[in-house]
Amino acid sequence: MEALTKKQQAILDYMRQHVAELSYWPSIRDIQAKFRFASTNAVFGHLQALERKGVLQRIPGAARAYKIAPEVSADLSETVIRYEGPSEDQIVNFEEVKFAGAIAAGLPDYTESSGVLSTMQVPIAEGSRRRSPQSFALRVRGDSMIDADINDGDTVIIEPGQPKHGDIVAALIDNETTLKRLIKQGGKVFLKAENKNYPDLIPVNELVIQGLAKTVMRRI
Amino acid sequence: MEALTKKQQAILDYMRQHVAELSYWPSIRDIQAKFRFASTNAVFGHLQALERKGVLQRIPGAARAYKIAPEVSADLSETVIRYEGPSEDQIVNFEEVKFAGAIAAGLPDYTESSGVLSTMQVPIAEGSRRRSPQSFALRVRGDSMIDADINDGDTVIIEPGQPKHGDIVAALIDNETTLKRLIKQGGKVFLKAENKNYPDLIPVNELVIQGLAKTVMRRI
DNA sequence: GATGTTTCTGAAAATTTGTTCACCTGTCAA
DNA sequence: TTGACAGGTGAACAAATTTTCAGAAACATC
Repeated sequence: MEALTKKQQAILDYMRQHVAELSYWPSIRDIQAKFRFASTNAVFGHLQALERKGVLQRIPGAARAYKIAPEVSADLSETVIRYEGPSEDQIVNFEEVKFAGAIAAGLPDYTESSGVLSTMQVPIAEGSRRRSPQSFALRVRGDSMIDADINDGDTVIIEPGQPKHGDIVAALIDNETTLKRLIKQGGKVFLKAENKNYPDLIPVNELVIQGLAKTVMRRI
Repeated sequence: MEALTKKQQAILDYMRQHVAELSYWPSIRDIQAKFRFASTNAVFGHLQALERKGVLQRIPGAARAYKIAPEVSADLSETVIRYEGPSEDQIVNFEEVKFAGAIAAGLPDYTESSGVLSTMQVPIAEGSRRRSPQSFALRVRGDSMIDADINDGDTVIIEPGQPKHGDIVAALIDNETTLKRLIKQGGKVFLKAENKNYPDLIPVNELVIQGLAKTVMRRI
């Protein structure tokens, strides 16, 4: 893999940041403005180089259309212990998940560039459909779901989707997000905390949902 | 929230799918071709409607540039479900972790472009040092660690580091990676499976370690 | 059946954007 | 010194893309 020059790396980083924040790619002129080039051709040349080096794929003729390669870096440190990487059958396929940040009342403030903080990539579970690009990550506080093995300090990945009976959802209660299991019973909808010490079922008429909890991450 | 018509929903879904698969937005003409409209203006009208209804934001004049609201699903019985994004105090900071793929004998082949399958970003635990760039992710097979609450199908993030007594490590045994707890006892080193049905302690003389398991990800 | 709304056609205009061409400038090795 | 090369300027061109305008067809509503 041919190494990137400083400017090429900077442009690549800018493109990553742009698509992570705004959700669409920058045009050549956007990049030109960012780096104060006097000519679009300066950017054009760099993009060609990035493509030649295999870290970027352009779609010829299409505007603001790229596919980007994952980051690759070099150095390894020497240690007392010998390390080996994972073998091929241990590979998990990953996909990207958007990670939303500052939110105004109501819908996430997609008009502000601060609306999306960064992106993360999470594993694709076998047989599961692709994750929506609107997924995001939340830190869990409290013990309302300990019986479902979701504990304080865990991180859950929230995805949009049609909530079904039994799903664990991120719901707004008293303007605060809580993780609850959704229960449909006799045509009515309840939220249930998976903790024996908490009241059984919370009836809800208007449900404000951030999404469905599909993945839990725990720090050992 | 005004409801979407069937076609509007279909177009929104197509846009979601397109950006999820190709990583860039479709142009109006792409949508036109997909739905076999005879005029671009048909699409244009629908996009206007989608924007008016608040599920899509267009960037005027810019090609293939949109911001999209999370999926808004319709009714769940009579309950009104509304979606909101995460609030600011729920934000978790993320950092990037390399995800190694095809491996030659020995160390992960970071020199080959095929050596790194993709990257993922995982949460920074409070108070923890930054993760090394040599970290990678593994799919867990088997039940050797169920008593440590690491189950078949989980994904663990492996990081390099000096293994201490009690750490959970990814170790090579008979040329196969296994997750074990590291035990130091009487100057000797053992590997212990966290499963009551498995033999107590495995003595090891030469230890080949892939890294330390620091994070577990579970699919709900 | 009249009426208003939504959806679509067809064509054209305006704008954005990628791409190309000619040429300049410094760096570095032969 | 010379030549190759990466990186840049400046201008122009061609293509892609959004946007606008006028009007037709479908369709539900009263």
